[in-house]
Amino acid sequence: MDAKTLCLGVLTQGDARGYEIKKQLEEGPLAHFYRAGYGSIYPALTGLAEAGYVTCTEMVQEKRPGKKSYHITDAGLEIFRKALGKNPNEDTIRSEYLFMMFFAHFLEPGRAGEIFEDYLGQYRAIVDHMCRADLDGLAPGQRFVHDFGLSIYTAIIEFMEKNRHVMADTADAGAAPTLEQRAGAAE
Amino acid sequence: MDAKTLCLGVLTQGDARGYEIKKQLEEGPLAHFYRAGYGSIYPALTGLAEAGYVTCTEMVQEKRPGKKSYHITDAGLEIFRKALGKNPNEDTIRSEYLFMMFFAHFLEPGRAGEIFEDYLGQYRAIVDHMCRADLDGLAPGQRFVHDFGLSIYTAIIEFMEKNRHVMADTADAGAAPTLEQRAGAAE
DNA sequence: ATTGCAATATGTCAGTTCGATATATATAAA
DNA sequence: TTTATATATATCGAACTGACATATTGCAAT
Repeated sequence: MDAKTLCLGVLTQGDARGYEIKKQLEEGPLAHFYRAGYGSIYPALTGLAEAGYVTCTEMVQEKRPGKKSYHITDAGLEIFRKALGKNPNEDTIRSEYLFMMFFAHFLEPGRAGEIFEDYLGQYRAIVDHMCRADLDGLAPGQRFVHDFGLSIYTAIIEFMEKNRHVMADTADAGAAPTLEQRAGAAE
Repeated sequence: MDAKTLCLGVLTQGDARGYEIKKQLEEGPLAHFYRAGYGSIYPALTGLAEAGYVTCTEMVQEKRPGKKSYHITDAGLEIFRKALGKNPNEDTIRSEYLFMMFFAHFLEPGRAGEIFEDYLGQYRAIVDHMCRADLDGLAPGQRFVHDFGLSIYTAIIEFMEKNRHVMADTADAGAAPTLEQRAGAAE
């Protein structure tokens, strides 16, 4: 799955410019399952326009590149469908957080706990954001992907809260337990 | 986190050659959280050896490159610790499966269900494999990462089994429900 | 008012990584 | 015996990442 297919997919949802495509990949229902940087998106859009898979409406401005709105063509829709016909590759996950926790015994005292709380906070923020998402008008598959994410990220938070004690190392051993730790111990 | 740090991490667990590092990343406790291809690993090892962060023992053979066993040095351990001191980047997940399900309304009838079952089968195989893993001698952080994975992948399977009906589209609507579907409906 | 900050917006580029390919041996199975 | 699979190192073009450069707009605080 290359950046071109990704862009075409977003454009089936409506016209957009490069910046908006990136934003949708960060905040929209596909967020956290796929990502691309400007270095992939802008060249992909240029290539798609050259090949006739999208059309580009530019508001010309002096001194700097004009704002460009992209629209998918019938040919674009066709190759998008074709791309979806191929077998998907396996999921790839890259977690530097888990890598660090794996090597927690090499970390300075207290650092593992810090990383743990930071990591947990991130997933809490993601779940928070997903709960507030507007699900009206989503196709069943889109709803499925959203619910999939919400369900799995919730499982991550639950697992981490239950296993916080594992990563709370020597530096925190003498400290007073947090509210969450006390609540966990009472179970 | 680049391929060099990744290799150093694996080498803290014991001497290894390039091929073994890749295997550990596919089958070991870090599997499914980090990956690298030969195109990253072999150049990384060469660079680490040149910089003095690893030593290389080569069994010279005629006609082809000799087998090379890599060993981490004190200097290597030092920069590995240093690399762990940096703040980790956010997790990245790339799922072509979920991308396709998101655009299920563009797929041919029956294809979404196919992809769904394929995806579920993959996670079942991963959980199967993880359940059989030998956990003796793992450091707490390593155990945490293993349990994290097992817990989350199990949650994925549960979610998918509960929501199978969403992705079983028109092509299967008239067909007899599978055993699993009947079991799900009986809940 | 104006200063500063964040968001909007497009693009480039060096360095890295990915996926496919080439090559060769050892070993277990058919 | 032939075949297939696992072991093992390595390269290469295409693709991607992350950081940087640049410029406007709107908005809040001083």
